[in-house]
Amino acid sequence: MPELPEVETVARGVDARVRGERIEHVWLGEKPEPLKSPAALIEATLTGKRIARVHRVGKTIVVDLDATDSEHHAETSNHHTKTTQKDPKSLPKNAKKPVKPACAQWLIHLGMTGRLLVCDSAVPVPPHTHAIVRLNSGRELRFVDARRFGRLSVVAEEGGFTGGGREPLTISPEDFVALFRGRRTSIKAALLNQTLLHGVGNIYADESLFRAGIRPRRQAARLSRDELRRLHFALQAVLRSAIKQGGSSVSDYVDSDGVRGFFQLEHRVYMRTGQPCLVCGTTIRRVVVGGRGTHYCPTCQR
DNA sequence: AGGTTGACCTGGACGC
DNA sequence: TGCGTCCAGGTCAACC
Repeated sequence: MPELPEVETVARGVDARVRGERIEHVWLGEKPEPLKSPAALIEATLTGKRIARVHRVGKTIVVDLDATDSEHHAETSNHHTKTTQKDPKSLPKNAKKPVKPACAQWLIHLGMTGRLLVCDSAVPVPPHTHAIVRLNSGRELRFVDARRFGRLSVVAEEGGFTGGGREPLTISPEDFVALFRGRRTSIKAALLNQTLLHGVGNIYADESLFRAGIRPRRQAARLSRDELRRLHFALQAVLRSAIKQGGSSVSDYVDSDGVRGFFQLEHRVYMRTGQPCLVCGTTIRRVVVGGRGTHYCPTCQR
């Protein structure tokens, strides 16, 4: 379901509601697919930690975890003991300062139908709930995902999780142009490639290509510098506008507060197959590009 | 290596 | 009402 604007909306909503809370208990469901890290590791990493911040990297929701004061000491000495016993190489005896362990992060990818809800523990647990995190306020953070394309994991990377690709909202026009140099695939497939740009999905690929006047099947490498600059501008404008409106809700998107986004009212081509183009009246077409349903106006996009 | 395709899941919409 | 078919905003692994 969610692309960058939807994930951003959820992350902001959840951050406002749970920042600073302590995680008291973690329950994980039986289905294995949603867990990318071992269940025991997720439980051990989350339990007792304070939620420092909830934010977004690409389409991934990132929960920064802090050790609480009392446990921080216990953990540090634990870590130290284990390290010196089991793996002396990683911490040389004569090192003056132990390397500060990277802060743990909880990663949540919503897949297609995933939802992250903050609610009172008295609220009935809906079907397809795969994780329940109890907070010290008594409320719960719940991960619900019917289709089970979503993924939960924990990481402790040096410098924090950064994802693979570049961030579309902050990349410069020059770097954006350079990303597609030599790419023989279609511009649509290139926009969806998360190792180039992260966060762009099917809706915003189609909508930004329409606003830039570029046909989705054009080969990325053959677009002019000017066309790519137009696409850069259109993509950022579309993403910002969608974030402002709380994202799109084509099927079952609901943000952390249970409020639907409104950007779908602004879709100009996405899911408008057979309807007249809002600019020129030409019938909107649907084709398949890179295995994805792709919507465009044959007159406005060249 | 870059590019393409199909598999992974469930549920909703649509046609008969 | 019920059944079959198709479609879905995302990733991966496996192939070319």
